[in-house]
Amino acid sequence: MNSLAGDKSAFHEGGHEHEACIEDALARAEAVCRERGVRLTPLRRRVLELVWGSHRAVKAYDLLAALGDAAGTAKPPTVYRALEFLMAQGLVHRIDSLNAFVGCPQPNRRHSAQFLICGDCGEVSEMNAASIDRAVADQAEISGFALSRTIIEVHGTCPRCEALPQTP
Amino acid sequence: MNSLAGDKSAFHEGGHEHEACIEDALARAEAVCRERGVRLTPLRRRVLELVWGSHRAVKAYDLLAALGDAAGTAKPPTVYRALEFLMAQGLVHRIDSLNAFVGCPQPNRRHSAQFLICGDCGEVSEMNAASIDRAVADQAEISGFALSRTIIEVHGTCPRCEALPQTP
DNA sequence: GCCTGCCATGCTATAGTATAACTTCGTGCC
DNA sequence: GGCACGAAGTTATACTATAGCATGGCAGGC
Repeated sequence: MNSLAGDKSAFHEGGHEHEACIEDALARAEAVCRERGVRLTPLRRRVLELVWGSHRAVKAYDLLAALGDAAGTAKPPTVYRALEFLMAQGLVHRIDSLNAFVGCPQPNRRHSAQFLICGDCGEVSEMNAASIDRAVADQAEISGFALSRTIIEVHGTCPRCEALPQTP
Repeated sequence: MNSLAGDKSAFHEGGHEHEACIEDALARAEAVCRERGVRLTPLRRRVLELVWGSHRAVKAYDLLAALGDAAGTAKPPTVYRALEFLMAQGLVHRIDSLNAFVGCPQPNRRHSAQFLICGDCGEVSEMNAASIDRAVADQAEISGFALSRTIIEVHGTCPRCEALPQTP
């Protein structure tokens, strides 16, 4: 039943101008770092650019390989340290259920995020649903639990893949 | 502000009779497996017992070490296969943000779970809050996303640890 | 009884993920 | 120059998980 049209803009159509997408993300990152007085070094910038290479979650060792392509081979701590910085600045998020990383589309404002993860195409979409936050906060309060960080990762099928003909 | 009393029974007081806790869990597991015609072998039973050794999430390699104590040393696939079985039967859950495993207190009925994870004492409490499920399902629907599995892991401080004097 | 098929387990090796600890380097400041 | 600091390089290792093949035991048919 498809009677609910729904706002499907959370996922990206095939033809979207992804170069611009990356540039925007880098520009936002530059701005955020300048404002906070922290250094978006060439290495960190490069890692962020690679993370934004797609809207899928990227594995640390894939980043490592991609970095290695350019100059001699990079070592694990290089990429993990860059990711640590980027996460601290809210520029990327870690998807725990995938051991992978994804760019944050709005690093400027504080937010708790929820992720929709398509098992077919791998695309990850970030939501910021106050209703979910509230439901979680209410339940935590009922248990007397003081929450500090909430991880919400929803696996399923995105609307684009759902519309595709099955491959049986 | 502590004006809301709240139901704190989700977390366990120090003195609770944990032996009975384990026995109950094993009894439920036996019942569930018998009913479904699957085999709770001695190895699987032992792993489940070890998982229930505390209300914390247990690491696979700690289980491995604990198994090894008894007879010669067990190998990784042994414990991972047992965990795979136990998860398939809903007897344990995986906590993705910890790479660890915790016993499920109600393996008999289908449910989607949310976990409260205390960063101080490590205790994990399972909730089954329909309100959270509903909030997530509603948001997924708005995005046109067909959900298959939802991971909710809330990190924070449990009421017991919250009440303890700080150690500065 | 005995063959057969299935499932659980054992075993070896290896893939994949992440961090500790120490060194080197460059930049800004005194 | 000398120092302090943060970033990046380097080496080694810890931790997490799975592939692939061998073994063994038990149930059911004959």
